[in-house]
Amino acid sequence: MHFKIEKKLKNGLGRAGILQTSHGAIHTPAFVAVGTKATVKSLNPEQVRDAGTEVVLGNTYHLYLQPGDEIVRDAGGIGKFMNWSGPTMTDSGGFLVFSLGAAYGKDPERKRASYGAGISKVMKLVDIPLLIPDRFDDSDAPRLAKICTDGVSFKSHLDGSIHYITPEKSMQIQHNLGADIIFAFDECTSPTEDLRYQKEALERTHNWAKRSLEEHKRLINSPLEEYPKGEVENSSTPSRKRATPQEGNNSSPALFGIVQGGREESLRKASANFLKNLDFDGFGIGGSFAKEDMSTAVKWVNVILPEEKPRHLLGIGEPEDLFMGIENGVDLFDCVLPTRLGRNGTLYTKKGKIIIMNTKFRNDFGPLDDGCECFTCKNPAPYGAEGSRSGFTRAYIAHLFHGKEMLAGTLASIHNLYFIINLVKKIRQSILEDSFFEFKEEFLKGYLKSPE
RNA sequence: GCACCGGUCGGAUAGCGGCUAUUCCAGGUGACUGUAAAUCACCCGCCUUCGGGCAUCGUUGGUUCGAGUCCAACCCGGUGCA
Repeated sequence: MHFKIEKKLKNGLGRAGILQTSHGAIHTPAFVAVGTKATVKSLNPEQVRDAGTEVVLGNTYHLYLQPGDEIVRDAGGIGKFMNWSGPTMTDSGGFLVFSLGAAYGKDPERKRASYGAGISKVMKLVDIPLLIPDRFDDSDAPRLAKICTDGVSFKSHLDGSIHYITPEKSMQIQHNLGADIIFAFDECTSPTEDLRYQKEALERTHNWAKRSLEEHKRLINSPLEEYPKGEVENSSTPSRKRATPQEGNNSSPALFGIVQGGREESLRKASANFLKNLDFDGFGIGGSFAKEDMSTAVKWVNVILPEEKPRHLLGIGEPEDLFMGIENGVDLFDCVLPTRLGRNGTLYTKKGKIIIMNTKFRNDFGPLDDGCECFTCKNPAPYGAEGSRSGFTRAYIAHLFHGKEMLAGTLASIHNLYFIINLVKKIRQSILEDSFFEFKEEFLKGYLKSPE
């Protein structure tokens, strides 16, 4: 992996660059499509590519459970397995510590558990002061992840089996999955945790970062490690090959360390200072934020992190967050929102998000977003009917959602993914053209007022 | 005409004398940020100061402390026999 900065923002930490991987270039800042289980939900690779995607992110824990990282390895790595020829990344599984641990059953809307407060990746600031003074005692709350010094034990949501993931294990799995960029195993904490806990967790994350790095180097230097017990190669499986990350090339994956530290300035800065001295190829910025905390946290960290290495803001992706992150020196973003919102019927437009199932769209024969160039909004007539490049209408998409048709989620995901990826591309272009701040102001002016 | 069965929210249902009439669908409004999510929450008779208040099980009477539930008559629908 090689990262080159092409242009820097004059008043800010932002930059445009190129991240070269053995599966192609990523033009940064870039939005990474999330494909947790080696698929960008509801889209085939061609649709993912046509939406402008350059890189796809899979999830270590999910793929480890199903179909198993060794199957992915034997398939030739995640890219080959899912028939995606471009660059790939895998998350370490650290986020699952959060979503299956502290946040388990505490979604304010989902109310899976009868107690607890709403915790999500991006929280409402108003909730936090309520939570921190007396952190609710939920030590006996049901959760699928339990954290120890050495690693995290997960209870599989698929079959209830228990799995113990350590930094070493995460690295082994990720090397088997064979993505171009992989992440150190970390603990994503909830902003509702108190300072004492954040400190503890950060120490763990730092310790795990070092161990991830060591194991990563060991795996690079000893790629011919024997199979684990019970996996002895025999004559019935003669063609079974040992992992080389992404068949057809011998390059090792790049490893990114992850900065944590919650909303605490001292911890965030300590984390960046600790990690910058380690031999990582790039950095992730993790954690669950209050929206208002995000820009300060990103700024604190990116001032410290080495300029020449790429930074990935994990799991963030609303338009206003993208502007904020890029302005403050973030090169990569990934987020489930474009596809999840799409599948759930919320669509991005230049004037804000719309809920396509609302009554008013049932007879709205305009495009999802005026002037949008995505397949959904501007698909050519399939049989070449002269002059008919009409695109799908809001009324039609609304109809598909009301009718629970599979195509609904696909067309909506294509549009949303295109919208976000294209937005980041336009932001990148604005950096190259010295018009970032003008573009940001113009876009947000239109976007943040409520849509018609 | 006689006999039997049935009438519960827009549709379909549960209800076998006792707390707030159940559930599913349809409809409405939201939520979603390194995906336990093609998911979830709330509303869906009327009023409301969002605490709740008032109605309501085809209609009208009756029995009962208490009726969607039991009884009678009537109205509607279905089936059978004339």
